[in-house]
Amino acid sequence: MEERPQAKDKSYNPQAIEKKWQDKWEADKLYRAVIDTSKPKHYALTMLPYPSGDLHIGHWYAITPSDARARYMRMKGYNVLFPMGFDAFGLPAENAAIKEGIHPMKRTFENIERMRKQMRTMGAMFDWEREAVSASPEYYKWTEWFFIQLFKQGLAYRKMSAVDWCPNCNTTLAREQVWGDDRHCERCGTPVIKKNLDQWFFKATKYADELLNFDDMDWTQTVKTLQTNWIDRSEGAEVKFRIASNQSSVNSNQSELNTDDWSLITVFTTRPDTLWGATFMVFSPEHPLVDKITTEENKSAVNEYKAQAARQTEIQRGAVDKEKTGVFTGAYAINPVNQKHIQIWIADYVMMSYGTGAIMAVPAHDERDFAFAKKYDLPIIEVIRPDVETLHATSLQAAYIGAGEMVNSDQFNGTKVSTEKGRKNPGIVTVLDWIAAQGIGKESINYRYRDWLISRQRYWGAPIPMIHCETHGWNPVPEDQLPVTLPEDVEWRPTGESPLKLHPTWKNTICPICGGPATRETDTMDTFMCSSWYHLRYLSPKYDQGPFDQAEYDYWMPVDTYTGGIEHATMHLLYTRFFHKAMRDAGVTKGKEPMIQLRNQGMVLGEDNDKMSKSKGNVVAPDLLVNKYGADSVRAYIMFFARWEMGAPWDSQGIEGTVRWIRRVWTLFTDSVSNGLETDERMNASDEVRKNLRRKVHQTLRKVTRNFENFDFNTVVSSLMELMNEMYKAREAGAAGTDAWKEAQEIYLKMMAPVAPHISEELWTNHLGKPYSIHTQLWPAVDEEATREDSIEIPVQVNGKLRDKVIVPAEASEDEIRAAALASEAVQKYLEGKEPRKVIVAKGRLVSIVV
RNA sequence: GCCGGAGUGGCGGAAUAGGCAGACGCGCACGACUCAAAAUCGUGUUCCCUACGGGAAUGAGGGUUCGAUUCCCUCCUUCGGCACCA
Repeated sequence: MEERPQAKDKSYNPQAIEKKWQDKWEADKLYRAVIDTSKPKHYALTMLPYPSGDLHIGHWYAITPSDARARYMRMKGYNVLFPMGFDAFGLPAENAAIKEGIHPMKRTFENIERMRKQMRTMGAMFDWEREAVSASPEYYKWTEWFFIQLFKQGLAYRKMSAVDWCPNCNTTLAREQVWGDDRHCERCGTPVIKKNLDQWFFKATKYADELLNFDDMDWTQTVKTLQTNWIDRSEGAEVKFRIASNQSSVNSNQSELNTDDWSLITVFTTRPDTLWGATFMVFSPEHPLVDKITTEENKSAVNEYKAQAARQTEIQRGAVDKEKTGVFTGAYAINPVNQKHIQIWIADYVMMSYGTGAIMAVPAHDERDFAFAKKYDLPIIEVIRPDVETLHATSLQAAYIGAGEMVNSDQFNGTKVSTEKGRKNPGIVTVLDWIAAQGIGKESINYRYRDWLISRQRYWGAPIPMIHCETHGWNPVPEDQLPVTLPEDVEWRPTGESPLKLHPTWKNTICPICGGPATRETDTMDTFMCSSWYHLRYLSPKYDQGPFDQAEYDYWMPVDTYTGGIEHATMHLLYTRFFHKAMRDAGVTKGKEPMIQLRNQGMVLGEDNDKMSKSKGNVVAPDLLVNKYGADSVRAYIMFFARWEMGAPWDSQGIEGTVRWIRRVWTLFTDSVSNGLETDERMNASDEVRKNLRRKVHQTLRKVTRNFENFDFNTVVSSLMELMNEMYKAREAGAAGTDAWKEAQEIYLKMMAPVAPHISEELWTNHLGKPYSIHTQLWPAVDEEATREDSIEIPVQVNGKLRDKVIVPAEASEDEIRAAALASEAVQKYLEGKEPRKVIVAKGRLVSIVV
């Protein structure tokens, strides 16, 4: 056996113990994860941090319970991979460069080194040999490679459009990165503006339906809901309306669907059953057809309205209770179901960004259309009549959106309409099938979800590996020329253009098709591209024949347990799912999903119940806590003080509780009496004491096991505290030194090991003299026989009120329990001599007597 | 407005499957040790009452049940997401 690192120490000195074991574990490669087909694998992953420079308490809160769970799984016999790395590209490093002139590369790698050191104090089971850093060329070579694969799959495209721009970060943002009512930048909080730019997008919408499917995924309900809402699928129909303006050569053949003909305008509706009630049409002011259809006499009014709409911000325009406004274009459309001519208006309540940018307005059955029709005195035709006839009279006061039957709808009169959406609604399905047969329209699904805007006008990111040639357009950099490396000699200027564009030579290259002069793409990639595949780079971070070693992939993937904050619900967690599916179709990845199980931790707030921030002065520095109390106590408190998924405000006094627990465990194990080394009058435990101790130990083991399975870290710790209290009592009763005591000590340390890895190793190896290391021990098995109670206390209720407790043998029959309950004096008192009407015996739990 | 989470002592929180509400800890109070304090150890600690004893209580109100923190309905508060989404 190996030499034990240090002689026993009487007093608890966490700083010495923790450093000693961290060094030994590292020297022994105790946490090295290598393929071992003899064991089931478990890939435990926690979201990688951005190297901001200092580890804060939020990192501890996210990482150490995940580490404890990974350690538990290891003891359960799994071959566990628990890697760590850094999401190292991003704006803060570049902004610091602008401000202080320090190169982002230098700063980032210094920060990483600093954070690595701090992370080592956690005593986590990271396999550092698998560390991945997204800003290193060995990593971003493959980020670029993945871009090219997406391009080859037809999933990367360039488009000119009005995109969100953060004026503070000086870059575009994806839709997911614009948050809140004021539409601010997710990173810096600045309200975004719109800019028309030519940008790279990934066709994430192609996977919209697949991304809505969470079958067999053990993800938190919240994230599933957020993603579902974000994608927001809505079922309906596209319907073609012919424009009846005399300016166009109207083809009178109604059944012909000619998509190139601008005189046919498509609208999206979720209510095709209300087509007969469409009494006018509304275009978004930005709709490209507006200029073509507007008649001469309406031109000036329309142009003025368009200009006014353009001046408004998206927020002003989106204000829900704003009064509806609009102007008539002078043009008419023909309702395809009844050939009626209906007016075409423009109004800012119709958005160009949703559906087709034009709607059929059914004022009788849509609140917005109703308000608009009332204001401009447009016709309102009822086409859904409520089943209850009395409601009929109200139909002119407000739009009716409830169930009923179709009226004023020709052959469909009398068709039932429910409040269900899509094909589940009998009215909708009937009309859908009919319009499809008539060639008027077709079933259609609309999504709120948008393609992923990937271009960033910044330096510190992975270059987009594309080359533009005057004659051959955009082509990827040949794969054998990857990586396209970032030049180091760039100037930091917040110009709104990528610093790469301002570099004198970097962008000049040759066209991969013709060899002629060409230019590189100077924008870089959204850093979420880097984090969409980092779980794959961990598999083989030094591998240079591909993004990952296939053998490692086949053994470790998919990720079994993924943990992280909920703030990434519609960003990283959606991007990485899209990425996996796109790469699966490219033959790179396998399986339906990259991450099987997802758990989200909550947030640690400041003691003032506010979000922690430097400006509020309420931040908690984990380094200071570790220095003061030791990592084990900090870990234990992190797991103990809140429900992990909920989070809670920090309480600097509360930590004293787990500090005391750790110290009392130390005392319990290092006291000579505890080890049975001293003869003492207390060492004379009765059979009963020993039996009771074993019972409590195995009951606790059962509970702690379940708690680890369920990520209930707070009750893991509280159960261990409870058992410790029992062990102190058992020692008082003379249990020390008995077999039951020795078993209790062993099981106790094994249960404690995932929470407090250092002290449990020290006590296990040096005080109990057990073989190193406790972290390679197997999780103990519950002795069910030992957990069984001899006698049980049964509460007795009379008319639902607790009146007494009776003690009966555990194996007592229902009749015996009933008899014991009725024999109770207190119970008799409340019966007042009356015969009970009913006596319910819940076996082993409770007796309920009804008088 | 729509969708989702959460409401339990002074505080964080606990409660397999509908069965003793408040485990565990913080804080507080009292006691032991001490010249004293800290630390440590012990005891107590939901609220109300004429306190041996009884009553109320898990956001509010109703329902199902012998029995509800747990299941159902209505509502309130709060946090998060979405929102003139057609």
